[in-house]
Amino acid sequence: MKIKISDDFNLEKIIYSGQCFRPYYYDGIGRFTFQNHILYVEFLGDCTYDFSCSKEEFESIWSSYFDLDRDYASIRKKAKDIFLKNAASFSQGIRILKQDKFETLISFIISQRKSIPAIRGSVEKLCEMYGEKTTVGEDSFYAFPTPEALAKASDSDLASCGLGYRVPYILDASIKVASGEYNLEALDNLSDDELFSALKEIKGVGDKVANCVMLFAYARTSRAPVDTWIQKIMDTYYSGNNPFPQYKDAAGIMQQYAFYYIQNHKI
DNA sequence: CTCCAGGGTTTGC
DNA sequence: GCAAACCATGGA
Repeated sequence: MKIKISDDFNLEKIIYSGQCFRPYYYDGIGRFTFQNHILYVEFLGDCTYDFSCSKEEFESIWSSYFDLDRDYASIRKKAKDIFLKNAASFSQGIRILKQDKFETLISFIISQRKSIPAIRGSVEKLCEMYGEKTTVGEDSFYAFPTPEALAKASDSDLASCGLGYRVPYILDASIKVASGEYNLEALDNLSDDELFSALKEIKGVGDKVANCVMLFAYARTSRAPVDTWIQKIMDTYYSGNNPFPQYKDAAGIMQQYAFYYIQNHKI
């Protein structure tokens, strides 16, 4: 179905801004997955996009996945200093995806001390090894593994996905969710500070990963994760100070503009 | 070969 | 409380 989107919406920038690891852009078409759903999106010009889904699925899943109710153009213009003005302008088109909570948690535990291509490789191997093969029409893909599937995985099989020392972290997170000790959906009712603390009780989840999960799966846009690249920006352009908290609910979006910008203008 | 990657935990002071 | 050592692995 054709969807008109007048606000910022660039498929390549959304996909390759480092917030997600399974979607990809190929031959002018973006491919996204969410749980057992798959979606292709093509830009047709004139603010019009072809979504390969029904109206019902668009409204129940993809509209919130792409955060389409938020006005990014107005947020982008709130950048105050010259660095963030440049970053926001360069990154125009990025949106913060609201991704599956368990997938985001596991993916960002894996992300520590890995390059983005290496993260993508590990996540894809996990899906092929433990994900349910899902067929939609003539198309098929591997869904991200369920907590139950990962909770009973063996150390050696997980290690074969290139997870290294993170294997016990993945198991701890999966067992906590599969056992019901953690209900990731119910955690959405917590305040930012409470959710932050709850996530950090999982092994391998520190400040940065917790903030990434909050921003990319719980839509807590006031969270601005500080990784090595954001730290370099703070050291280079802000005398070591953090420029993001002042943007309050837009802090995470500004952070994502900065991250995408610096990835493409490495110092 | 060496160095680094969207960090976190453990240890020592 | 903070700083430093340590962690597996793939890619440049």
